[in-house]
Amino acid sequence: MVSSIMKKAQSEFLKSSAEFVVLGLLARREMHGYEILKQIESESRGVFAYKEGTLYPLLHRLEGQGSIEAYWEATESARKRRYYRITRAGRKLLQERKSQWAEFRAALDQLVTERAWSAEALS
Amino acid sequence: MVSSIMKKAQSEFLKSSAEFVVLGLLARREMHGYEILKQIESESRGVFAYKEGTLYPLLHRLEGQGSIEAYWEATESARKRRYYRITRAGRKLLQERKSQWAEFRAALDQLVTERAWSAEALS
DNA sequence: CTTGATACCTAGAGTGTCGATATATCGATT
DNA sequence: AATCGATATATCGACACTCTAGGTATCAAG
Repeated sequence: MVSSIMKKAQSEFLKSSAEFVVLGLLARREMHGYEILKQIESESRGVFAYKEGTLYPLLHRLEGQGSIEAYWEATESARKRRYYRITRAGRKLLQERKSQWAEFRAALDQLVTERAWSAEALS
Repeated sequence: MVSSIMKKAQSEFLKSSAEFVVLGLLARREMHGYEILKQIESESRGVFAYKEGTLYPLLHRLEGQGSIEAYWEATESARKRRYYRITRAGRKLLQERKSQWAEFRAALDQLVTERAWSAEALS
């Protein structure tokens, strides 16, 4: 049943909304960790509000796999910030996530629609 | 920062896409477990494809909390099927999930958009 | 009679996120 | 001068959702 050379993209994607969001933000400009946290919270008006315990390990993972790269801010003050920038590999991953998100979004919208359409009619 | 009397709705939601989908399907009509599984897979064209190990415990949980109710199919054959129907409480939960999904969807779309808009401009 | 689809189920592993905690800088208020 | 909240980084254990892997049984088709 169902042609579906389909991978388990949806579940993998589902668990990585933070990864997707972070890559999306860093695709605009370089940011440091805490800034990412606050930007997500304010721009989503609180709908997304990841915790430090989520973000920092995630940033380290993304850095480790080469999706982003980091450097300590060069400054005179004692305040240290670690800035992150997206890499070419990261942009590629972001594009994948975007198309997965579009698929996920469309499929979920379809499934929770009261009016049931046949799967055949969708082709 | 951010007014945000916001609950942790998004993360709770994120982890319960299966719950949302199942409630959405049962809001249309009664179905049995295996049927739900196949319906999700075919209607989403494979984007969603939960496993038995996900669905059956979920159905039991939803039944336990009163969101759905179940009965064994009355039939002459030895083949047994357990049918599920959504309750009034279940429909209420579904409505909550729907508005959470709309918020989640809008927020995520905003965050991964290249063109950054200020949070203020969104009000 | 064997195989695959149907149909139910559970136990354990994996993993993303949170809660709690720790350290330290900095500006503002007392 | 001291305190407090926001800024800024980080780690660890707990929790919850999903998957993997296994089990049992009916039924139609080859």
